[in-house]
Amino acid sequence: MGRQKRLMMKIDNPCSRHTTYSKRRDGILKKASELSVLCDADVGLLMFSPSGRLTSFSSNGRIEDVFLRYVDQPNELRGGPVSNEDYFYQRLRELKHEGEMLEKLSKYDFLSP
Amino acid sequence: MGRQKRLMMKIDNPCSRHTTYSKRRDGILKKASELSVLCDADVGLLMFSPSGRLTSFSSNGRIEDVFLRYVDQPNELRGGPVSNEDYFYQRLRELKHEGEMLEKLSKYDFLSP
DNA sequence: CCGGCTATTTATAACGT
DNA sequence: TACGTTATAAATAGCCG
Repeated sequence: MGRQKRLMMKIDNPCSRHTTYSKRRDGILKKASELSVLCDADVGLLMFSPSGRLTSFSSNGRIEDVFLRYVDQPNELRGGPVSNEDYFYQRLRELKHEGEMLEKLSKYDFLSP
Repeated sequence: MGRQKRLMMKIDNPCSRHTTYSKRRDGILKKASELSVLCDADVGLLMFSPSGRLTSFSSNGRIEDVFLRYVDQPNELRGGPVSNEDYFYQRLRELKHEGEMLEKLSKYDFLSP
């Protein structure tokens, strides 16, 4: 969302990076809260900013309890965890798609610089 | 988002609740991944569905490591955790705001049923 | 640094299949 | 039951103060 689409890579400018972190951190906190309320789900969330500052969220009591519930799960049911690697191929597909779009757009002269 | 605004309360219909859970769970997973990539943040996320099924996300290695990093934080720096209670007053304000809007809108005859 | 302001991009609610 | 579609609500990028 926003004025421009953002490439999914580390933001170079430290100032922009922190601004984006603050906004998105708040967004995810809200999403986590909404998920727990709407769906009666138990949610635990830990976020460390690039500078190491911690923000945590727990839908129900202490985050320690959510983690203990995780630890109590049989390994087969931990389902992962989902990691960034799972988004790697997704991003590759996105990039491929973007590449195709750019190629198509490049055929229109009026878009050339 | 969606065709209608959703009230922030537990969804009664179990089927709708699970559908919404699945979609929003995936949304938060994506957001968590994006936060970690864009901002080089360390993120850990645990979600238990209403039926108890676990989904977890870790931006960097095992979620256990993220949790250990949390445990290592001095109490003062754990910053919370932010809990649903922190959103209680926010929702109250939203409700108040919505009430004021409705009141204003009600003064326009063409909006009456 | 934090909060407000739009233009845009995203996420998703309600339906279909 | 999970997936696809579309209209609409939300999140947010880039700016400004």
